[in-house]
Amino acid sequence: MLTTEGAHTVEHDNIKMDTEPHRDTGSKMATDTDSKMEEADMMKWTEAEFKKKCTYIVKDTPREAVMESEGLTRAEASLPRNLAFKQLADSKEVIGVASREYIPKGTCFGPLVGQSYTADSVPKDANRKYFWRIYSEGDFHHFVDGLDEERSNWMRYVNPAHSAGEQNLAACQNGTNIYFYTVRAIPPGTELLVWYCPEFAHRLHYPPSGELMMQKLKQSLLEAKQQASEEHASSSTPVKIEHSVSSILRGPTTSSKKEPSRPLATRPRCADSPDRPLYPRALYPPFRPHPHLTEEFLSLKTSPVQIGYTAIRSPGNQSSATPSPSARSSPESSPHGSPASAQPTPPSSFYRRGLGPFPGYSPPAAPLSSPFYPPGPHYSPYMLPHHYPLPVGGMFPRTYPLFSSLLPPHMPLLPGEAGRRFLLPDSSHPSFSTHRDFLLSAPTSAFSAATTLKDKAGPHYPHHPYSGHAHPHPHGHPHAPTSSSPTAGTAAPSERMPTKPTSALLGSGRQEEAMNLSKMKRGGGGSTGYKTLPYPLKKQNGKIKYECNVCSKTFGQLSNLKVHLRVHSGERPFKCSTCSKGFTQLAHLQKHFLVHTGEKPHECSVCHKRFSSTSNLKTHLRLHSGEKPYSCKLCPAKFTQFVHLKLHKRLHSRERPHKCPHCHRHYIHLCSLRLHLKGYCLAAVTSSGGPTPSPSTQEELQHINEEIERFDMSDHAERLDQLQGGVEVEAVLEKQVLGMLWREMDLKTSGYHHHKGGASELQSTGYGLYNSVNETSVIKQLRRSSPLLPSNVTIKQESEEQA
DNA sequence: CTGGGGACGGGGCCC
DNA sequence: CGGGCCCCGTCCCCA
Repeated sequence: MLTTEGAHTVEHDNIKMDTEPHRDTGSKMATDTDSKMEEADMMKWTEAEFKKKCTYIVKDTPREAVMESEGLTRAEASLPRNLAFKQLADSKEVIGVASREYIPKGTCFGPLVGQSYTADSVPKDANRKYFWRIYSEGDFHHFVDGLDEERSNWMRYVNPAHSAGEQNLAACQNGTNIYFYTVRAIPPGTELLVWYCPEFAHRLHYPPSGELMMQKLKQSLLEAKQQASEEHASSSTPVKIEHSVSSILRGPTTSSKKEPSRPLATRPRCADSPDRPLYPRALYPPFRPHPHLTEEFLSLKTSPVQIGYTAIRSPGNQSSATPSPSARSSPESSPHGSPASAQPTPPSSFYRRGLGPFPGYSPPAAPLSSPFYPPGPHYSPYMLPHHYPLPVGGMFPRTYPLFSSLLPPHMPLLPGEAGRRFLLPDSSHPSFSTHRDFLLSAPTSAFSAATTLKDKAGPHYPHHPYSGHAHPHPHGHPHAPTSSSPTAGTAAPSERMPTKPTSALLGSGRQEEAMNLSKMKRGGGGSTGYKTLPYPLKKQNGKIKYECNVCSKTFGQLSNLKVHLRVHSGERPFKCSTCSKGFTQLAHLQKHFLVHTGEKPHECSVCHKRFSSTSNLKTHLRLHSGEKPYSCKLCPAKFTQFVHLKLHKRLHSRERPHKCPHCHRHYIHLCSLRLHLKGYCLAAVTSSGGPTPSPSTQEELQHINEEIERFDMSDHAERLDQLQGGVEVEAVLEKQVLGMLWREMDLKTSGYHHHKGGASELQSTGYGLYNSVNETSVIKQLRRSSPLLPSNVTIKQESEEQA
């Protein structure tokens, strides 16, 4: 796709990105697109660029899977399958979010979910720790508050990046939503650490990186400390801080647009003041605060400084009864040992509560002395796997109860994500006597151990890295066998993240919608007629065959016939409640659901591109193998997909004004008709009173006529027509066509066999006739040898009914 | 128009 | 017998 700049977009691995024209010659770029994305300096991208170029989107686990999940908040249960929570070893408290699998650069997460507040509707006592500002046309529009874990999503738990080096997510506002984009490829087991994208940071008047923020904070704290000391010396009443963090960060020109603003300095503002500017938790100073910089001190500060330290001085305003789930990471937990981590560990009380309103950012709730935060710069050793909640070990508590009490029986949860459930056809269906719904566990990570299922029908996709696990139905219903990835059994074992929703769902914010799969209730017997149909039995080769009484197709198994009968009855008992599509088979529904989950379990071993279906992968693999099994009868064109051949064949259906008076053949060029009439019209031969051609002669005539047709399509016919070709030319042409036939017969007798003969043979033997656009002489063509097709290439014969 | 991919229908067969 | 999985084929869309 050419842009106005002349750049073009290539797509690979679901990532679209613009490339400079000179970097690509227009050839296939499948293998280097990734690297280009890798090379892309996303740290300079605008939000629009993120949105445009990052098409690999990971959606949340849908809402319905959340509500009654076992001890899970909505925020927790919303975690996409390719992520995992960092949790305290002996509690379920979430302290951060990490990747389970390789996540490509340019992946989009989100949108961030939370409660919306306008400037006026913000509760006075609101804890702003998880506030995000949404801007509209440059002006503050509203807040999204991720505080309430029942009204937010997992993104609230993502910790801030304290340095550009550790940052792997960039927060962007697209539309009125916040998204996190991966700005670098994230290996499995890496904590997600976010910072604002440059545009966002600029809008908020934040530094473009956590590092700078830290530096500024550090500086401002020092200043604040100094001033506080002075002021403490002169007064015991609260004083305004002039050199505040916010003033520093804002720079000289700003005043935070229209964000709800009562005058910042006119009254003391507590950390949770609605007026308080928002700062990410990343602001938490990693260094030990000056002894004088106590919570009390901070609480006295009027604005900027306290802003960043909200929770320090507002212990009573915590997000919930439990320590803030987001307040679980700290600069010290950063994988790369940010400058901050070199600082003395602050007292745990310093981090005890969220410091800033940056959503999802707050200091660790646990003291840093927690075993989860061993001292030292190394991160990974305690990241994975043993800190991963595992299904078997009970550390990964992502099992979900059914929501039967919340949803009607025909509104099961969607599959494919944590807590999803399917509802199989209910008892009204002739084939299903039990109303079954079942849960799918949250995605198990690549680190998780396999789980055996009590229920034999439980989902098990042993080869699938994302396999879920069935869990006993709380109500004792059996579990239907399925999983989020019905075709996962053939999934490549790659751990590359497969979860990209389709564009249909991108940014739709619809993930909270029910994505239930339900069977349509069948009305009183309307479509049940086939249940009572007799199944005619036939015996073929000693085996019983069940014959469809509609189309007479036979099936080796009655169950197959029963399924088949739905084709005729129109019955589609498996309904996707997300899009209301119905399917005749559960497997189809399961496959279909990948559309909604974005899951692509099938990976190309060559280029690692992922596909939702084996079929599509197989088609794709032809690109690597070079196989083009669909050949045009009339020209040398070959295609990897049948549909392309069909389209191509339309080219051959152009107007043919030169009609044979004896048969149905008609030609574009007169010379072709003449050639045909030189004894190759079967109808003319038989009607002329001569002997009826033998079958083999008929076949030869047929072949010759096909070759004439091919010639008619070629440029050579065009040129011959222009030459007003006389007898000589026609003679050459005839010789050529016959020569083709002779060679073909030679091939047959010399032991060369094509798979299916017919078109393929014509294809191979006639290949040299017209395929060269550069050849202008049929004589030259005649001299050319006919290249044989590679023996390993399968040529599929065109079906007769093709257009 | 060609090439590539997404989605889905349908059937075979195994468990 | 039904479910699950696999495979093939087809249509559609887009660049």
